[in-house]
Amino acid sequence: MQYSDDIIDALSIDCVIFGFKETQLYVLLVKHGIGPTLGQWALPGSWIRYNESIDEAANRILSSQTAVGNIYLEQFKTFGDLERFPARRVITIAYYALVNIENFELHAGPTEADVQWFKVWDVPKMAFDHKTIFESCLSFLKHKVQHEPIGFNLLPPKFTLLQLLELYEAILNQKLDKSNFRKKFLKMNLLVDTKERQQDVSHRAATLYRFDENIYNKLLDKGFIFEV
Amino acid sequence: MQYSDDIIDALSIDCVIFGFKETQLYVLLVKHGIGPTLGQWALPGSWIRYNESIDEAANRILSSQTAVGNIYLEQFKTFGDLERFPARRVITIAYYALVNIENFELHAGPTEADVQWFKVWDVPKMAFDHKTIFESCLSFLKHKVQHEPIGFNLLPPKFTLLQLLELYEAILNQKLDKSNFRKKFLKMNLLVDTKERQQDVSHRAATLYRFDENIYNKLLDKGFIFEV
DNA sequence: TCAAAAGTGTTTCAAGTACACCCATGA
DNA sequence: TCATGGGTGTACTTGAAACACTTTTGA
Repeated sequence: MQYSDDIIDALSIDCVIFGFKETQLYVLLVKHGIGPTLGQWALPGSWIRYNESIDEAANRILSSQTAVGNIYLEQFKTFGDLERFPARRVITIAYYALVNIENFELHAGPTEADVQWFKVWDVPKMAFDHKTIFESCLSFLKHKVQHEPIGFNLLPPKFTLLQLLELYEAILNQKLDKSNFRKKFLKMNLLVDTKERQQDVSHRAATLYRFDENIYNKLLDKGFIFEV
Repeated sequence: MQYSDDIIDALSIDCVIFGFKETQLYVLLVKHGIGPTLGQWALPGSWIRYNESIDEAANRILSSQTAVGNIYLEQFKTFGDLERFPARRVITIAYYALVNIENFELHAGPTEADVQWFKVWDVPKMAFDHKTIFESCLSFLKHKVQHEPIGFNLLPPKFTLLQLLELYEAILNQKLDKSNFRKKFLKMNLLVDTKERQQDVSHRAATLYRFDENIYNKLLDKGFIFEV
């Protein structure tokens, strides 16, 4: 963390970044390299500058601390309890995003000692109220995923239906019926058959699909419902 | 608006308060009585003090400016674009609530020239980006009402199914089928028959229902779905 | 006896659930 | 030929949608 004149001193941003790999859901944490929380794990986060919007700040902060950049961060909730930051009064705006782990190489920023993905069901102790923020965001995600088909960013550009199913199972932490999941998703016409197949698998090769953003946006406008 | 040492100067709160009366949905606005926005309508809002949580601040501000107090305000979204507040950089946390208009007598606070309910489909010009905040909140409400049965605060403690229907029609701005709406709501077991009837109506008296908060909370835990 | 709203019933169709079963492929 | 996951089909049940109909009440 750095203190400087051009930041708003009572206001910070923290990012909850979810990633997915091999049936497991992960969250991105940094280990603080300076300051009173030295050595503690925490959500990537820092101060907002006077000359940037909060959306811009979220991206800058995440990118500088973890090298995960140029992603779509969505605002989640603002946390403003009196005791949440012990040193002084700080209100924090939480952002979240879903990313494909394999698209990013992690690099700790100048004030971070380490950056790592942690399985969401097995996270370490975190600084400040970051555990609360994380848990609140995870249950928000669980809820959200049941109402709109999100999470395509967590997968490779071309993916199989089983991968998608496993992603949903990871987020919801529960088993789903393969056949019905398949039908439900295909009926939405959100997935496009790439006409390609899996390679080098020791079983029948699955069709690779990609996610169609145009169709997704049209559905969003209409305010669609999606139940897993 | 008041400037003082004990407030966080880059951060404010604005409240979108919805009310309902006779098939119409309203929003609560104040007319500024001092400062550069003198005479303009705006959402009730002001600065956050160092010694209060943001939830407390929201309640204090709303109450002092409009006399609408002791209600459940829920955080909605934080707005932080660079140009949203012309004088200097201010980020605002928007809260919203649904209240029964008849439970409150409006009183303008010391810095407000007026307080009034406006029909949501016919609001005046507003200061800053308050129109954007309001519209964003209204569409959020529309979406929310379709997924969970909210809005009971907007009605009297005992209400008829037609009143509830009209509330939903007001929020969604669309006609709904009486019979199906009835069936859907009753099946949820969320409404309790008070065994009382409407009085002095020139037609068959309707059953008065009340909303059961315990049942509602149980349903919330399970993460229920509700479609209008 | 009429208007107005309360309240019930019915038919149709879409969609969710559970689960059995066949297919393709490499080891 | 077996294990593994891919993919299809079906029977059952629930629930949404549309709408006609009966009931109650005061004017």
